[in-house]
Amino acid sequence: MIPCNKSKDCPGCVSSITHLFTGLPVDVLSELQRVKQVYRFSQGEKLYQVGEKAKGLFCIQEGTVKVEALSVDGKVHLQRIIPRGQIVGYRALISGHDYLATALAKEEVLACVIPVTDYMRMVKQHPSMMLKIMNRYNQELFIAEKRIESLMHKDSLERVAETLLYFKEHFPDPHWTRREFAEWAGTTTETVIRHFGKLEELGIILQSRDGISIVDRNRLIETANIFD
Amino acid sequence: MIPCNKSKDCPGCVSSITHLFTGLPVDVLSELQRVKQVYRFSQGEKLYQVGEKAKGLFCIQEGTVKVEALSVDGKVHLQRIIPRGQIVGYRALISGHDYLATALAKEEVLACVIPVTDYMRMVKQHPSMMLKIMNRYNQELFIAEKRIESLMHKDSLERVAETLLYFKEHFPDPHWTRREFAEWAGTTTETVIRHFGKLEELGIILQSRDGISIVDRNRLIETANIFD
DNA sequence: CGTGTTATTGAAGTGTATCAAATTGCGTGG
DNA sequence: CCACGCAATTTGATACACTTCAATAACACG
Repeated sequence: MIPCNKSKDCPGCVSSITHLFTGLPVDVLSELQRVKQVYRFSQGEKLYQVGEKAKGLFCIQEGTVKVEALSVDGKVHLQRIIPRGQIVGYRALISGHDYLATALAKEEVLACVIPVTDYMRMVKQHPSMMLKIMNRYNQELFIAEKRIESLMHKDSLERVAETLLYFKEHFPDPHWTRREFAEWAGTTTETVIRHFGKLEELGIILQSRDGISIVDRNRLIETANIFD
Repeated sequence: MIPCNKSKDCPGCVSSITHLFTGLPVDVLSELQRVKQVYRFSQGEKLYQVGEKAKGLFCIQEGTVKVEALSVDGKVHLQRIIPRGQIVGYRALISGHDYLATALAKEEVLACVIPVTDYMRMVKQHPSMMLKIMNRYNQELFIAEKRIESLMHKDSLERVAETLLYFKEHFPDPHWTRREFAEWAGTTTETVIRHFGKLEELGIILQSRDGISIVDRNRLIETANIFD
């Protein structure tokens, strides 16, 4: 984690987190500009860690962030994936608790950090920001509930197909390992591999060294058992 | 769903939803008093249903509400349990979407309903209400993520033990069927029964016609694999 | 060019779902 | 108050999807 002194990166920041700060008066935006700090995280580096006190709001400029949780037996699972342009770490800020999970850079990451106090002050002064954060909560909760449903009622093939669709749609750029697919789908690396093989045999997907391509999207949706 | 005309029920309402409306000026509370409506729902009756437009904010005065989701294959699962004193239906209001799940009365339920427009107006005017709703989101998300973790890494015995602890702590009053335990734990009725049997043999719980009592709480926590 | 991670395949073991059937319990209406 | 029907509970047997363990191959990286 090294501070980014390149001034050219900083003006870009406000624009990329537009969905949260849009509609705010210019003086607030310039205040934001003043208080925020820009950091660069190398691959695998942690933005924050379980148990730490909330540092601030992270706005991801470049790269992808994985939020992981550790179970009792040491198994990790992917809790959330944050692509460029999104924010992360807002929950600990709102609740006032320590971080419940660990956020780490999947690739080289460039992130703006808004300090806790500034963030809370601005949020309280601007109800529109709160509404946007609540919408984010809604999305998050929606995803979580879909996952619960899948884990309860779907078999591993359906979940793997689902995961593939989800990753392809929302995070197509980075390379995902079979283990990461497994950590999202709630299964093992081996099972993911076998199911990918099955899907390839059926002509639904195509595996190559630089990634997986979806050949027959409709049939993939069908095997994932998604209807809405 | 029949309107409740008993005036004695209505003043009690404001107090029971204190955690959301506390700290508001008296004129707002009296406005709330004016706009809200009180309804009585009999057992099994639906407060709202998947796909319907948001009706308003439900404040549960008496009874317990189950929020259920229907999977593609027709299996239901318990998404959320709302005890007396809590609110339900806030997500559809915030997001503006239709209901994603169905809320039904597990027992006779008495609920206040605050109409959509009044609710949104009040929320926007009072940031403290928003912060409280966000805290609610936080709790909800926390529970959902714990469930995901359990479904991924724990076996059915651990999940059943967990569910028993969760129900006993948060919703001890109503009678829960083995099927409801299963719908929360993500397993089948038969498996719940067998595990309860196992736990009883071990002297950890005691089953009787009017419910299950926890004999050795520590060992139950241990078998549930909970450490924090 | 080694070293660690990722991918792959195989074989074995088992936890759970599923199906079926019997029993109990409970509410409803005659 | 009893009889009926329906839901909840229970127990057993069977099947199989998936995890687990192990060993090899392919690859990336310094």
